[in-house]
Amino acid sequence: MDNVIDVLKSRGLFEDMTSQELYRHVASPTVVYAGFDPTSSSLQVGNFVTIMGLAHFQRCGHKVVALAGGATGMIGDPSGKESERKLLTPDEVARNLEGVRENLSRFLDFNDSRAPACIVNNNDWMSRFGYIEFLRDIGKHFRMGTMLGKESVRARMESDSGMSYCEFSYQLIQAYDFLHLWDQQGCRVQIGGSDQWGNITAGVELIRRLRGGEAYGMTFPIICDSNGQKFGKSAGNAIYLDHRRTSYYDFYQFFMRIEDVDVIRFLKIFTFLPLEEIAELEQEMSQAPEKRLPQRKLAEEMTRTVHGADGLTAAMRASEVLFGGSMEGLGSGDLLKVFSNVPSAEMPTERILEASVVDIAAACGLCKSKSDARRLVTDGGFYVNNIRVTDVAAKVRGDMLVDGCVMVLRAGKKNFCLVKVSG
RNA sequence: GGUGGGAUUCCGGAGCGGUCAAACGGGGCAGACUGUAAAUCUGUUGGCUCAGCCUUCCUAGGUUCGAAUCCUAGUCCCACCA
Repeated sequence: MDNVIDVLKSRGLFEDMTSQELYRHVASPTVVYAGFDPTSSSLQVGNFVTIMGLAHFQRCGHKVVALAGGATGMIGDPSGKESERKLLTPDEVARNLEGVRENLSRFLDFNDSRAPACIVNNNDWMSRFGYIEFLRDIGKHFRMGTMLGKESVRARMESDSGMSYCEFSYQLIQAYDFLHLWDQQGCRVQIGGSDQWGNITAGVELIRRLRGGEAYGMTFPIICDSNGQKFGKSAGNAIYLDHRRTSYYDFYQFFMRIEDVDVIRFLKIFTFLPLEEIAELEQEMSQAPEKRLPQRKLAEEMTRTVHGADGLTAAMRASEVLFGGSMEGLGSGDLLKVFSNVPSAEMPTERILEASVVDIAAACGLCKSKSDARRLVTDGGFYVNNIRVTDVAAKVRGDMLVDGCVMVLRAGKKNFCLVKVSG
């Protein structure tokens, strides 16, 4: 059995650990957990780093526990946030929790004979506490100096947005989670992004204080691209693991567009490809960067892992058509199939024909307003069926509809919208 | 509880009675160049029935021919003091 720490280090997934002891501790099977707060209805690719971390632990024979933060999600983790965030309503948390659980259930192996994964929800134990009881039983063991010294707290106190008591308390809850899992599941290790360091050490200390027991923490680096931007945002929009929020095609394309300088590092982090194979890809990239072999591989691996073989097929087929140049020879059937997971809109014939092209671009969601669409056309970035349209007043003509029922609108090089005629 | 400071368009941040849909920077979008790269250069960045009009500068009122700019009340935030 490989030591999971070595594996993580070799893949750029190791940042720090609370004690050197951890290395020896993971030499034999243990139990590890990582938390995911339901801040959104679906996890994002940023969370995938943590998921990979858990997966590596599991592959090395450890039991993994994924915690969906039904309770912590009600509070909001201040870590890594430069300003106070809005509280989610209980309804939103409940709804998001469902999505997060669904996401998690797809990436962990629950049938592993040695170490099946499990998902827990911290609301199950946190909701049992009354405020006074929690303060006495848990709060009593926390020192102000320590709490204030946490990076997440300090950063916020120095910013001019400050911090509420609510968020300040977050670390206690996460610390208690660790203690609870330590007791109930024999969980000895917590992992998370490096912004979780303060929360993790809070738990380690609480366990030491109350149980006098061993507990460890380990963090991954926060993944940024070469520009220092947090990984996982495209045009300000997060890339989600749920295909209803980020289509197969967009998901695939996100990885396809990773810059050369970042792609090798990301292959190590996000895939299980052997390092030798990654080294080969790197070699090939230096010979022929324009082939984008590493990007292609990364996109394929990720899409297959997250969306399965069918999702990958759909994404690749759409990509081929869209980046294949001309649309000559493609019938509506091809288009509809290929575009099934590309943003699309359906409108009645009378709504489309003779309507201005600008109007349709806005109505189908390709552009966020008509002004936006007009701007696009003026800038020369608008295409109907891959043919540039430069006249703001242009109307939709019958011959723009492939087989009389579908047309492809494009904004710039890579944003498409398929408009279908309904009825 | 006291004192002082602050809330501006995606973000940061100018503006301090008209010439403000609001300087400047970042980000975004588009174009050129490319490899669906990077770097660079250019344009653009509230909405609409677009040479015009409409809704914006925390909220609600008020003063003015006219307010993001002045007054009143309220909300939230920051700092120091208690």
